[in-house]
Amino acid sequence: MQKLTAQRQAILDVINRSDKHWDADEVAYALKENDTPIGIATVYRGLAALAEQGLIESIQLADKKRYERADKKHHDHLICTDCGDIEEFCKPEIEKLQDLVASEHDFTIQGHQLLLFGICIRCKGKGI
Amino acid sequence: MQKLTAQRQAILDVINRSDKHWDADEVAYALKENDTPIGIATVYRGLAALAEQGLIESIQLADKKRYERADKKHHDHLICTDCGDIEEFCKPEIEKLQDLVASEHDFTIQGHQLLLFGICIRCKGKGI
DNA sequence: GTGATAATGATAATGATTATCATTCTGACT
DNA sequence: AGTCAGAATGATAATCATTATCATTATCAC
Repeated sequence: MQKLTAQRQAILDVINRSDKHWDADEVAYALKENDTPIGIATVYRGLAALAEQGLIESIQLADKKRYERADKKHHDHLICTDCGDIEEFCKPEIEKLQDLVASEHDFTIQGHQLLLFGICIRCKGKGI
Repeated sequence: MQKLTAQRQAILDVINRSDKHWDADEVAYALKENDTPIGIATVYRGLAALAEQGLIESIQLADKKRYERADKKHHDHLICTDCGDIEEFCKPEIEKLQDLVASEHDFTIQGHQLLLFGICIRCKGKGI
């Protein structure tokens, strides 16, 4: 029932073009630059639909949702509280421990979100 | 410079009275019940101030912030996507791995947020 | 090619949170 | 006690991401 329309294809193309973590406004802006402007409500709906179909990944930050390409292996995120930059990491041992925790609590795990906050190496330098 | 005023003391008392994870509205409602009604803006500021002073803990969920007592040992949260219930868990091995990840990325870690989403044991039963 | 179903886009509405601003409180110091 | 500066308060407006509404248009199955 979910359709992959021209607009959603355009959104998907934008997101697949880079490793960025996009928010809705950034996607809308990129689409305008691209001469395929799409209404902001449609961008929101398109992002939600694409994420539901697994064609893109979503991460929920404190204030907003961001979306990224889905054709990467699973990872979590390091977020610099200074510059806002988002790095990715992968630590399967953590996932295993999460599954253990869930089973200890008779909890059927559906997903997780792990964010590490701190100062990235670039901002550490510039601080002084 | 941050002051622990009567209003903030009242907010703190409400939160310390239970193991709940409170949002601002719930705190405001409890204060009204308590015959110490406080303006909603003041509740928000009070919660932020108390969290900054370490007198309460805050957790950032998708849509809103929630606050809980600070006099417990560190833990993370299991969130039932059906009933919204929040359980707590403690797994120091995960924290250690997080520190390891951070150091691998030359990242000075300041904090983290780990949420596990799924179905709690109660909702599993009632679903059939 | 005709319905049924879904998508679009402009705009209004929502909901949590923050900003504004006039007023009041607090604590330190005369 | 009196004064002054810095905070806090509370009512309300503003903000910002997101969702709802609704009339219109596109899409797909038959």
